[in-house]
Amino acid sequence: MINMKKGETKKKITKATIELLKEKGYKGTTTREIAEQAGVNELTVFRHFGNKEGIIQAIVKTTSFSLEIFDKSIEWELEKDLTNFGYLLLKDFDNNRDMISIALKDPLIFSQAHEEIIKKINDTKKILKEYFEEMQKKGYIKELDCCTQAEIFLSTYWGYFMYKLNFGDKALHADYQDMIKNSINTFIKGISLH
Amino acid sequence: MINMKKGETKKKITKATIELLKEKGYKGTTTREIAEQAGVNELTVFRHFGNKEGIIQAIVKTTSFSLEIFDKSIEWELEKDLTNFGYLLLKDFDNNRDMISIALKDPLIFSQAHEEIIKKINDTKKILKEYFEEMQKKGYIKELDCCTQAEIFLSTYWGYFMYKLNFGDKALHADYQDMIKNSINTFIKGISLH
DNA sequence: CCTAATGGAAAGTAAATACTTACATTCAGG
DNA sequence: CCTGAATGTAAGTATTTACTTTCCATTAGG
Repeated sequence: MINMKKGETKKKITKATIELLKEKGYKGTTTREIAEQAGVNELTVFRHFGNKEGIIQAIVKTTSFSLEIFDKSIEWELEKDLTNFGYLLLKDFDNNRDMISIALKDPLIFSQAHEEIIKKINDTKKILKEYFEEMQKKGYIKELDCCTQAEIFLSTYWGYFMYKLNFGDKALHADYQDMIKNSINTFIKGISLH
Repeated sequence: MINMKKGETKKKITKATIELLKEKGYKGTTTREIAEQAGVNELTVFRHFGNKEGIIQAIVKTTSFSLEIFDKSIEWELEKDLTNFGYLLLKDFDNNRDMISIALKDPLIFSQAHEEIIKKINDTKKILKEYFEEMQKKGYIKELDCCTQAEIFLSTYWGYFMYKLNFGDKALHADYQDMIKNSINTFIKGISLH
């Protein structure tokens, strides 16, 4: 465990920190625990990051809240598009699951990440809303409140994700494929014209 | 602030504690802050509850996770029933919003409450699933996976609630009435036979 | 083989924090 | 007016925890 490759120690520490933050939050996680979990001396933690706050700043910095590209794969077919969107959405939530879990536990300490999550939600909502509006213009779906409809769609996926995030498999049993298939199926029939 | 009515001080302390727990979590909340927020001497806190853990035990004890009664108001009309169910669900989430927020922040410390939430979700899911099954037998709705459908319904409401809980009005703009009306509307058309 | 970079061991410091003790104060009710 | 229950003031203790300091060990690479 000595003289390891550059950056490896740092990565071990941030990884250990993330796991502990998810479990116990910022105040509940001690630097000693972090060092233990990382298999590293506590001093090494301070050598790399200066102080406890330095670790979280490093974590936040390397976290990208990238939005998966939905716009470019639109085919203007309700089922295909929404299924695709559902997949991208869940994948996206899942890519950011650590940061989401941490930021929701400590919104004051991770205020920046907290804000970014909100921004991301709104961006996603806008995309979906505009998609619905366009589909309405094209005459593929009913007259309805596109904004609210977008929020309902997002809520369903956010709810599913949050259930899984907080309760694992103890609350919901449907896997994400079942969930997407069934929800899209119901949703489409609810909003499309025939 | 001296010689106040019986139980009033205790209530002030638990109330202050709840507010702080929602913001900062268990470890992030100090007994001094609790006393300050309650407008009470720190010693008074210990006199009433023995120790910090005593406060949270008192809080958990007085928290009831009562399930609103849905069964008894069933009319076997999809729109009426689901609308009613949606209202009860959101009301129920809202009644327990403090405990939900706290338990999700500190699942280890509030493990009992955490378990109760999971149990409650499963109870609610079962009720909804059985309702769908019965409606299927009666020939009012399509052949579909009732369990998954129940989970989707719950996810939508849980997601809406979690958005509001964590982000206030910064994420979603639909009020709960719009949300219920629109989601039920879409949902019904998705699952009912015509 | 030497050196610089990296990490470890052990001991310690200063602040925060949960909790205690001893004593004074207020005020409602008899 | 007196008593007792409830609260306040002040000072202190023991533990935890973030962070430091000093010295030592290992090894990759020139």
